[in-house]
Amino acid sequence: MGRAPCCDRAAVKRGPWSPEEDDALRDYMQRYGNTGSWITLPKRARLRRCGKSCRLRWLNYLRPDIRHGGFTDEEDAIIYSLYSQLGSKWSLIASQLERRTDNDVKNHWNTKLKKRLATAAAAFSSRSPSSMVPLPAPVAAAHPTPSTLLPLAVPVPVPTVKAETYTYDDFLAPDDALFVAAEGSTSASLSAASSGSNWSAVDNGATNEGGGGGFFADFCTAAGSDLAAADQYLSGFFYPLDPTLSLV
DNA sequence: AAGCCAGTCAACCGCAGGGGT
DNA sequence: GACCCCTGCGGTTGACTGGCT
Repeated sequence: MGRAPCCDRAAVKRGPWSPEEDDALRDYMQRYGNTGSWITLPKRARLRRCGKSCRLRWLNYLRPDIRHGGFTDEEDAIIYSLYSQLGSKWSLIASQLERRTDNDVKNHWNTKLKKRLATAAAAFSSRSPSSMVPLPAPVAAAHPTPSTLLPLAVPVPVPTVKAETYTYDDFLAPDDALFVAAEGSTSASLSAASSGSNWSAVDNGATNEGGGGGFFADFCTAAGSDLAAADQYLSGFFYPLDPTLSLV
């Protein structure tokens, strides 16, 4: 006995939306909004679609206040940073980027950012400077390293959502001297440091099962005793949140 | 021109959890 | 407290596209 389906699958259309269906849903939402439930919306909007499908289509595609594609380097760096601390909490991460949907952020991670990070891990592993992945340029350019930076407290609690979206100013610029080995890594042999950057969260099963942990483990394994180098390289991707931000 | 392959992204699925009864 | 309904979320799938052979 499984859960009852949310709609009659034989009676609803599935697959890609036609322009006519888009128009019907857009027109209905702009006229009335979704004042009832999503389940009943298809009937009200005269659509042969499942309510969940309507919701997804509206939230991820038709909504007027969203952007598609064209992620900037700044957004990439923010995604890396938030992913390193939150794991695959796509809705949380998307909520911190202006007009981005969780589906878009998730797709962008899976198709671009994850691969870039994997490539970086491989490049670091082989110590091949020529194949090193360029780090997000705007960070280094716009945020010269301050002379006095406080390390993040470790561990960082699972945050609630910051009210406004993040900008670069919410992140610490990397500082080689301060990016020491992360504490409490679960899959790599890192330990030791009592404070430092928050790479441990990348490997923290509580917040990120099987997500960034693998990449972090790759870096740590490749780094051997050269943890400082790994940390320096990683810092090009993950920027610790400013500790003065209240994330709890 | 045809076939293959990898990348992209829209859409679906199942589950968790909140709220109402 | 138990049950049901609904929404939101994250993982996954599959259609589509463009590049390469």
